[in-house]
Amino acid sequence: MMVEKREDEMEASADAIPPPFSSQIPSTFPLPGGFFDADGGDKGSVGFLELLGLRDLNQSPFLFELPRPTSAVEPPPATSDPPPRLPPPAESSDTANFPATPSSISSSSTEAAVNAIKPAASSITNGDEGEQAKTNRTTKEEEKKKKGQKRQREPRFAFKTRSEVDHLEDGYRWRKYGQKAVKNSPYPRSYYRCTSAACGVKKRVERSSEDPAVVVTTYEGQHTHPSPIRARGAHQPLPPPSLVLLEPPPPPLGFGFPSSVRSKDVHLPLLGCYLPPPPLDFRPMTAPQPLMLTSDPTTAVAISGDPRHGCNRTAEVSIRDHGLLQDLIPSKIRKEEEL
DNA sequence: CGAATTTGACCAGCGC
DNA sequence: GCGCTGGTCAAATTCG
Ligand SMILES: [Zn+2]
Repeated sequence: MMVEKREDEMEASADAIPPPFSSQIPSTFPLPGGFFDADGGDKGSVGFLELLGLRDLNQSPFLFELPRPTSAVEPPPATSDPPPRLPPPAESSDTANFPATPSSISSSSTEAAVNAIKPAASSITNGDEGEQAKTNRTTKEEEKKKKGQKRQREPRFAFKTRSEVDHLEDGYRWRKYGQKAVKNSPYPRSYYRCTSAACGVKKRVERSSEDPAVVVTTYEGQHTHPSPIRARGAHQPLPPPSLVLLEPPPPPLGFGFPSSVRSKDVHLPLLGCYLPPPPLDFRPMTAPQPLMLTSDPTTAVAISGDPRHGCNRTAEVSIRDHGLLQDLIPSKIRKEEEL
């Protein structure tokens, strides 16, 4: 078990890093393209790649023009979630209902009991505990962090995927380390961490309360190693990183989206770099749905439909902090362990 | 037997 | 200052 001293979420983050940081280029590893196996040993979960099997992140006709739903309120881009909940789900009726998932979703054994999806926000009863016992764990994280607390400053990417299974194989091995009930959702949220030694990438998976078919996967951090799965083959161990990204800290635009993206033309590629292992493929689908905007202006949602299998995939990318990218990447593959 | 998961406890941040 | 909530840890358990 993670007995090693966690680096406390190596964040340290943006508030800690100086604005001008242009010294090294993050050599991100290869994009998810190609070395993903359709199978990876997933037991009952379908892999992303499996669902689609393509990977055109750099040239997909993404639509990153957030229409900007409400400009009246300007949620602080610094915070993680907007205080005011808002059910702007805007769930269309296209894929509102789908056949019940025959396959049993992993995780979830006790909760997931109630499944009443109602817009009303007053069901769910958080677990709540309240009483503490003894066992005082004083050995927690405490090394750095002496200034503003406010942790969690790294970029996060949320992917919305339409899938019956939540375990989207992305080419990495994850260890579940927690699960919590979501406030307004009957579905729990699972917390995963990359099993790699020095890789502190975390992943959060939860189902949309509105659309049980939608799985929201939020990645946090960057992997410092290539996809473990399928290793041992006979292929290139480390593809040459030749990606460009990294831009000066874009000021908080009304968009929230990295200005670099718009300024330059590296929107997609950038994403590719940013995204850890986005196993999704953005083929030129007909895009049944235009674009969805979450409550955050910093969140772009791209939806892709894949009627062929009856499952549509939605990819939502939310970018927030930039800059720590290098923080994570610079370390480059310090150590790579395989499994 | 080892690795992964489960699950309650614990804790920090934020709102009131 | 208290309470709520999200997030993480870690012991126990299950799985392979
Ligand atoms: Zn990793």
